[in-house]
Amino acid sequence: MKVLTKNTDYAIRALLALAAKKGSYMSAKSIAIEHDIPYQFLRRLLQEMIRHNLIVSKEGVRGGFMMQKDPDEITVTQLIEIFQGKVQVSECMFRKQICGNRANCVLRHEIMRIESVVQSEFEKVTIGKLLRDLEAANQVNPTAATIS
Amino acid sequence: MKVLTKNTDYAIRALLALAAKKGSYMSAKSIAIEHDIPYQFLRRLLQEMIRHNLIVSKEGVRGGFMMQKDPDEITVTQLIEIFQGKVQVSECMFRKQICGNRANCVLRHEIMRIESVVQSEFEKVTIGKLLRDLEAANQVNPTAATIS
DNA sequence: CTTAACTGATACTATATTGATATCAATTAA
DNA sequence: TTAATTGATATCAATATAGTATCAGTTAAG
Ligand code: FES
Ligand code: FES
Repeated sequence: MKVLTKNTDYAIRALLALAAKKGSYMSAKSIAIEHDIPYQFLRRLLQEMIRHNLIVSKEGVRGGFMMQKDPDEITVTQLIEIFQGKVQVSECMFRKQICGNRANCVLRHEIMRIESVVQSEFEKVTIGKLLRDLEAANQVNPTAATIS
Repeated sequence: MKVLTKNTDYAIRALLALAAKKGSYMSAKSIAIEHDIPYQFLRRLLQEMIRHNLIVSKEGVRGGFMMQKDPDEITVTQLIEIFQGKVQVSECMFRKQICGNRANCVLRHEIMRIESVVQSEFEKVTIGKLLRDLEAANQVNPTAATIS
């Protein structure tokens, strides 16, 4: 069971790159090269993130993408929802005859409880937090390349 | 993002049926009909569960499947691992140049922390617990069919 | 005012995973 | 002997994931 798929993974990397270059535009090409992300694939992900107002773009020469939303406001939960759909454990595990009373179904409650736990765990992880963690790690271990 | 796939879902239902009929054999056919599970699909799941010593089978007329392992010892985490592979958030999100020190990588730590939270949440849910919850619900709401 | 570096939009292909079905041999209770 | 069953596989269909290609439109810079 793989929780994060490539698109979410790539989106996180791209956002970290943009967050590090906050205020200036960065082309899809340079992000792709820097983070080993398939170029055309990345471009689609970036456009999707524009639609969700996470980033903005500028067309033409010296154009590119720039952070729009505060990195501390972008959670992994949001990114999962954008690229993999809403986190849900199971639609409805048992057929109606068994769970006559869907609203009060204990099984359903159990499922929903887990759903909210999973969601809230991923909500704790923001792009801002990841970036700070990364920068701290690079100070401790300066031989590693920086993200920008 | 769908956490439980059909095979895990069906396996849970089948185990609940067998747990309720503890001590006697139940055919794949009757489980399939009772729980609206595609018959041949279910048979493969049952065989997989035999291989993992969760259940046992008896061949021939009046044969079938019977609970082997204590239902309280069967967790949803185990079933996810059997049918969907081990829960893992992300193999390794960033390339080596960035995470020069893989063992101490903060991002990796974050990922592993979430992995263990997800796993432990599903570990709290056992077949035994689900069955008791279900029986309790049916007492409160006796118009619903029983699981057995 | 032309050109090259860009994004916007979308169509397409390949591969893997998930979900489901089919077949036939072996076993066994009646 | 027969019908109800499991064991073991093979096959297929649908969907999701991953990646590629193309072309039109925009714009900074020479
Ligand atoms: S599991 Fe679906 S209503 Fe109870
Ligand atoms: S994310 Fe892979 S080692 Fe840090």
